[in-house]
Amino acid sequence: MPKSATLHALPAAALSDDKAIELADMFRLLGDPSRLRIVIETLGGPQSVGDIASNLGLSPSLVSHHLRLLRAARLLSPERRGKQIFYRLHDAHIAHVIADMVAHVNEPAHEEDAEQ
Amino acid sequence: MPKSATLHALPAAALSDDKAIELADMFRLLGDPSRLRIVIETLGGPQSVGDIASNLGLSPSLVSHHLRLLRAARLLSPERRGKQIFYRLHDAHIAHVIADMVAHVNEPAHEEDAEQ
DNA sequence: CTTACATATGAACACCTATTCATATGTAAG
DNA sequence: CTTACATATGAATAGGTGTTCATATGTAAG
Repeated sequence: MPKSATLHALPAAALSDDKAIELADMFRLLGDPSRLRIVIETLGGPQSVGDIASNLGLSPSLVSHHLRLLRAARLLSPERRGKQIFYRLHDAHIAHVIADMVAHVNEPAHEEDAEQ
Repeated sequence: MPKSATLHALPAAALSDDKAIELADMFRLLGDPSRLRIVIETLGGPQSVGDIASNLGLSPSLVSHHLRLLRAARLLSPERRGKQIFYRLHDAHIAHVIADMVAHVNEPAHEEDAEQ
């Protein structure tokens, strides 16, 4: 099982229901603007909870709630430094996922059917 | 602006709020198991609404509802063939996104902190 | 024009979730 | 031990959403 993510990693057929749910859970976590911005904040390197909160204009409480979900899903991992706790990307896959989606969003949009 | 999606496509800093919301919308669409399975179904090639519904064990009505959202977000695009309508991936970015996330989910999970 | 099939649409409802507020835990310093 | 700061947790609530059912639109054939 290669670690590199290519198209060949997909069976072409459907995934099992369990895998689909597990996958969907990951996407759902990135599907919230606040959480997505938190993850994007960590792309440049580890960030403390307080820094994330002030940089994004969110309450520390809200950031902490979101971080708990991102931690449980192994999207971010915590690292203690004195009183503060820094969060960083758990692995590089997430960065790739986001980069691909950014590329998709930045596409010219062939003016087929917009959002009704 | 290169079309290839690399890590360098990201400004390292935060994205604008609008972009973040637009991005999150995409992820949110893939965050539902039914919708994700629909998208995955189209990875092997164009699929008719009826085929998707029967293959996934979903009602045609539900599939159609989901397809409307996937269409509006330009994740899938429709193509009429007689009475049926086939849906296919709008571009390859989505396939990459899914492949990357599959790779992430298939990672060994370094047993740090599980889901509480 | 009918009939039959494929897909789409609209309303209604049950469920989930993001956010806020108050409070608790943990950590370092005086 | 107290104080101050950083982060986490729990409950409550408002808003969003996936699903179902009924119905409509569109398309091809008889």
